[in-house]
Amino acid sequence: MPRAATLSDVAQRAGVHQATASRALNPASRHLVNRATAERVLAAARELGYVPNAIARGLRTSRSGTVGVIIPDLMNPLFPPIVRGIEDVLAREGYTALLANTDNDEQRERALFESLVTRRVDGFIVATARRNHPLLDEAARHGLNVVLVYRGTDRTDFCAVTADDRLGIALATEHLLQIGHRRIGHLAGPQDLYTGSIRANSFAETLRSHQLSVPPEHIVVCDAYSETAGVAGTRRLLDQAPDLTAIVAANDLIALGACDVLRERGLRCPDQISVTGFNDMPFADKFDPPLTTVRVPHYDLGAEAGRLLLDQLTRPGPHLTKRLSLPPALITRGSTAPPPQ
Amino acid sequence: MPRAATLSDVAQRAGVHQATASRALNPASRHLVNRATAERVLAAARELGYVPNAIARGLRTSRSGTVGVIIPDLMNPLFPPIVRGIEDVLAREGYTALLANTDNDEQRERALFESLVTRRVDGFIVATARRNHPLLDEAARHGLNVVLVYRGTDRTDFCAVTADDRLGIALATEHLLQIGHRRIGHLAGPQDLYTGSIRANSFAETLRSHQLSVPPEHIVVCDAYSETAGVAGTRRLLDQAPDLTAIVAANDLIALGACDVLRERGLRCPDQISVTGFNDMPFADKFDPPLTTVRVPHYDLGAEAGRLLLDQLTRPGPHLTKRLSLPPALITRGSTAPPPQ
DNA sequence: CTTAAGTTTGCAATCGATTGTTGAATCACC
DNA sequence: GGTGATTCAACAATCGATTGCAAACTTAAG
Repeated sequence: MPRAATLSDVAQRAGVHQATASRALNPASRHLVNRATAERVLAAARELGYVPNAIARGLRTSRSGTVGVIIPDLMNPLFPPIVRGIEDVLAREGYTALLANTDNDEQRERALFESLVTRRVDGFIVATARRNHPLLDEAARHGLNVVLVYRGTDRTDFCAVTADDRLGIALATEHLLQIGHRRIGHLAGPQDLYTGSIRANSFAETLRSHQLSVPPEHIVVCDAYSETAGVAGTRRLLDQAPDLTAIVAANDLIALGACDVLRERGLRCPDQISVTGFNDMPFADKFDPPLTTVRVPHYDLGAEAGRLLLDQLTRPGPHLTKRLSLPPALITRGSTAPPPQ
Repeated sequence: MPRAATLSDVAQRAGVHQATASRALNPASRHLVNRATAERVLAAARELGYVPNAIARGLRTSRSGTVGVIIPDLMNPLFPPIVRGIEDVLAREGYTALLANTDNDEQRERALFESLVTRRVDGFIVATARRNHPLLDEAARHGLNVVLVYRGTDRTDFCAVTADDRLGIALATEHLLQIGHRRIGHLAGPQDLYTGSIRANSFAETLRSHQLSVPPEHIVVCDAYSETAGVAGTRRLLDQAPDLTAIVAANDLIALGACDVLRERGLRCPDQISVTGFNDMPFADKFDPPLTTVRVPHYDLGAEAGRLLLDQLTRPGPHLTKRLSLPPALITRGSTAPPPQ
């Protein structure tokens, strides 16, 4: 197996200096070399099957052409579309994403972050933000390029692309109000997450704006955005507020957990209790019952985050911290119905 | 913003030559340097917040510490677990995965492959294999490290980790036979894929081994492993064989498409027609009806593929081409029942 | 005190590209 | 033919690590 051809192999074959070969091969600097020469170089490269070495280039230019993407867990159905959105946009500009799953473990996140810094990624797209996040503070101090996606922070000096969670929960809650519910509970997400806190706030606000009180026992905070956390939360919620006719869950997985508990307690959904989710995860329409939920344009969230980061990377100098919010939409399905009687 | 500390910054601060610093920092060569000196170097590195530059190291060692992972589409729920399995194993050894989504497009695949070669990945894990696959032939010719996952090829000289698809379909088919079905159809996957062809073969074999004939109109080949392809295939199947009492689908998405068509035609599943899937995709238990399917250990498939590749990368010289097959399991749920009457 | 073996460290080349600077060649024009 | 402008290509430094080899030093044995 002959080792891969290098730039000077190409130069040699074309009878030029490697500097000339380099300029000929790079479209941006090709105009610096004679047309005929350039073509000779291109031909030589083709004949040798030359593949440029991104590592060598990266060392010289100190740009790796890679981006670190930090998510909690790829197996959470929420994230694949976001990741695809990011990758599609980045790939178009020749960038590659390096994926890191933190599993919500701070240790792990630190280690992965370090490994991405070692690899000299040109920037980060972060979907694991907590409302305040030491690692992000550190990244900001070091002047790294960071774009937040899906989850925001309390700091407002990061570029971010999020869904309008406030509007989303308002849509779900008003839908329930409109079909006649008055005793509505909320299964909130973790309150150290922006999404968890903003959704809970929006839920309460919406009720109040309809002159309804929000008794504390109608809100239960779940430990995580997971089905099992949803199960635990729902048990607690139903124990302390058995007369609810509807539940607004902070996301689809929690809603799924709620449905499990309803089934376990012999409560029919939506006949006796309605449930709404959030995210419109893939196949939410296939569930039993099909889940009424709030659709979030995950792919676009990712794509826009990618674009924002590319912007930072290609435009030199300091940049505005853009904060983009994308609109959600209520998807009405079978898990909501007017209250009994 | 001071630029990041380099190895010679560390060396300078510790009062040693950068070669010494390099050896002190690398656990594998630390024994070559005096204990006290090594500690001075470590301390200096810590104080400066030194982060090694993987790009420079990669250039020198011609190993990037990255692996290309080629999949059709991350949004297909089948692949996230595989990818996580791969990543978890690789990360433990300091490797990073570069993900590429081909969308089953040969052009795209070629471009992505090239970009991974440019980045000098140390090896490939490929989940997009077709039964014969020019790109893979080429990779083999160039002596690249390749491990196949989930889908095999006709060539048997690649390392591969697959599920025992033959057994899986046999389990599903025998389950239907056992509960009394005799007129069973098969919605096959694309026949240029190993999975598609082996599953179809296994279906027919299983019936024949029970002395049942397999009329050609009982088998329809779908264009893709997707819900829409499943819809189209099912329409065709039911048109040409209206008396079926059960359908073995080549995967869950096709099965989902089948359920759609049954609903559309007013056929109740499982009362009138039973359906089985393949993969046990996430939330298949939540569907309406809950899907009887064949569980494949996707995460382990990925993890084992990662291990196999690491083996190739760390063990020098030529290696055996191991082919690993993992056992599937039948998961009986609500989409199968004895035939009517 | 000499010699040999064993430790520890420094020197310098190297990986494969990019790019600022210099120098040669070409050309036009007076 | 001389001058200046312009085009093109070569030279050589550089990015930040790793590593074979040589040199210096320590230690032990004779």
